[in-house]
Amino acid sequence: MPTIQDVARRAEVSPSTVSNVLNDRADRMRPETLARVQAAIRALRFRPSRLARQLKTGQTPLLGLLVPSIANPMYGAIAREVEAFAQDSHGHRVLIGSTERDPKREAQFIDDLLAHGVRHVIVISALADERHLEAAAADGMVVVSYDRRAAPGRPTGVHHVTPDNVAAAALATRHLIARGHRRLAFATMRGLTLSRGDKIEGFRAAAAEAGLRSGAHVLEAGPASDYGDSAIGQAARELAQRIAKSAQRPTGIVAVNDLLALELIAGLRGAGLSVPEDLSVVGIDGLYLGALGSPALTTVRLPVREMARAMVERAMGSPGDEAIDASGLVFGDMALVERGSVAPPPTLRRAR
Amino acid sequence: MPTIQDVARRAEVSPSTVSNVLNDRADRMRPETLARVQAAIRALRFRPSRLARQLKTGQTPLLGLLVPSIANPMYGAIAREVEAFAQDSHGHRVLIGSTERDPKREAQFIDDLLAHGVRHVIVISALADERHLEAAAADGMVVVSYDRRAAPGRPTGVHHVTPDNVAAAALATRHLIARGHRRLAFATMRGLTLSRGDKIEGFRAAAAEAGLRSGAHVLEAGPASDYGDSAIGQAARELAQRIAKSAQRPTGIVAVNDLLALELIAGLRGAGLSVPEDLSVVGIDGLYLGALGSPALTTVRLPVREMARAMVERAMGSPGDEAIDASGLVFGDMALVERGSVAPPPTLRRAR
DNA sequence: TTGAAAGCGCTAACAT
DNA sequence: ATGTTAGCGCTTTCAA
Repeated sequence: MPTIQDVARRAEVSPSTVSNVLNDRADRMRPETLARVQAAIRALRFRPSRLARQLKTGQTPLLGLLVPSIANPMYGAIAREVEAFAQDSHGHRVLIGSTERDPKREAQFIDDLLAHGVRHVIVISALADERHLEAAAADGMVVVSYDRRAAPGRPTGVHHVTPDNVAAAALATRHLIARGHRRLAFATMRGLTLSRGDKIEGFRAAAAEAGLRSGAHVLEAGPASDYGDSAIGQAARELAQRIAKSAQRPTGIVAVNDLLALELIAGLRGAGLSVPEDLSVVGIDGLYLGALGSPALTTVRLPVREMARAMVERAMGSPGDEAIDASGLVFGDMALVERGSVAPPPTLRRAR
Repeated sequence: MPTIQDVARRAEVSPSTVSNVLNDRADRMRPETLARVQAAIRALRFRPSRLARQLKTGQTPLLGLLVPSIANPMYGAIAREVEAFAQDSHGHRVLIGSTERDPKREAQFIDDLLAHGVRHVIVISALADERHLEAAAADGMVVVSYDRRAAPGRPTGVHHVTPDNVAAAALATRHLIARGHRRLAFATMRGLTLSRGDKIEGFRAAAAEAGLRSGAHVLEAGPASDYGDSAIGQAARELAQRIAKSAQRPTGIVAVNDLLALELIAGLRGAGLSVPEDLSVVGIDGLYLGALGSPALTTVRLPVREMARAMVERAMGSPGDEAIDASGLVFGDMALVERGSVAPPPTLRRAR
């Protein structure tokens, strides 16, 4: 690979002049000089080494993206938007890391980013504790954390971008209620994301609003922690069994996310129950894939693109940028996507 | 961030000694010196800058991964395995790029990798032409191309790792035939991956083997080129319509991949046909998500992990490594996963 | 066993 | 308008 020196020699100028050309400072040189340099660059197929540039400027045009698993379609969808926006609007490439929900891998990733000189990172963490993120922020990283609220009061240097999970779950719940459901359940995995708490809150609030306090239960399954995506299937089957056998079976179920909703529908079918005839299921996420199943999944679509854009914007800010520092951004703009997994409860339909 | 100089000063040694510690050359120093240096490293929370190291060594512990779209679950699955293996076995992080099937984005990505000093890349390309990859290989990159066969004869410096697509499609086709199907179709998108041709070949060969030459058709839909993932849905609907309306409707369908299979089942349902009662569908890929739908998708599972591992291994070789140079690796180890989308054709069932 | 010094490819004062 | 120079943080001969 040719260097800036090679170009300078060939164009019979100094390296600084070449550097000026590279950095859009062509105004301070004669057009013919510019032409000579450009010709040399093309002739040698010279490509400035970002490495060297970075060492000098301390800036790497790289954005770290930490996800629990890139094989999970929701994170894939987010990654796609993040990548497109980082690239198109900021010229940054994305360094991705799947943690498989392992705290060690997560810490290791942040460490590596620091060592690589990456100063911008978007984190979708499975960890309750954010101190490792605060530490990274203290080390000069701009950290954006997804799907959790900013801790009130105490500024931490970590930005927060999240959907309004309370609203999302409430929207899903109200939809079931509007269709006539009175016995509701919220299905979730144990120890999943933190946002689970907010979703439960939204579920309960919407139920209470309709006077269904006693008919709204939260169902949890799965390992206490540390699970892969296959654990979702197992948990869903367990939940489905429990639901099928329960005395006062719920007729409307809100699932913590689309993947669980899809698995739940499959599990329920395995238990002899069909959706939406015997019971209705609503997901949260708005995955494209939810439309494919039978029934197609009714769900709450989160504003993925908007959130991704906001995360990149914040991540690109300077460290310690007080204007937006430690800001919490909550996206409430979500829509219920009606597909096929919700119908009136059996009791109502028989009454007709 | 502290530098190696800071550490040297604090430990009262020279930078070279610190460097020796960092590079596992502790043997050539007194234990107490080692201890002092290590103490200083810890005290300052020193992390050597890979940037600086790279500039010196010319090596970046980064692996480029180019995919059509990271939001596509098949590529997500591959990315997961590639990332895990690159990290755990080679200490390389993954720089990911979605091209959205745009040749410009693809070229741009390769360019950026070069500029970043990345010398290893795995490419899942949508482009028929591999000359841009050969050019990159000529520039010193180790390029591994997925899902296409090595061009015979002419060595190009580009490695090839691919499933045996002929075998995969043949396996799917034979499964339908074994279940009694006699009118078959292969459903695909126009201008999708190159491997499509191999799959069609496998489909035709298996049909011919069973004497079904006249009952085996290839059905194509979709835009000629340049489409996003949403185009798959549209194409599937079009295919489903065509299938539903055809005079001699096929009873067994092999889809070019799981996503199309899933969409096709949904589209067929929309056209009033149910799977597997009216017709059977087999996918190719083995996506975890295929198990969720109703019916669960019967499919040919590709050895994703093994292929990912092979790609990383090859990508990590030195440029021009003749031992494996321009090698083509074809994975024939695949299995039919029977789920619920295949049944005997209606004619046979009625006969019982 | 340790240190001094040169240099990887580039940028940015500061000359000229 | 262009060139000289001094690093960025590290590795690596070569010396001591």
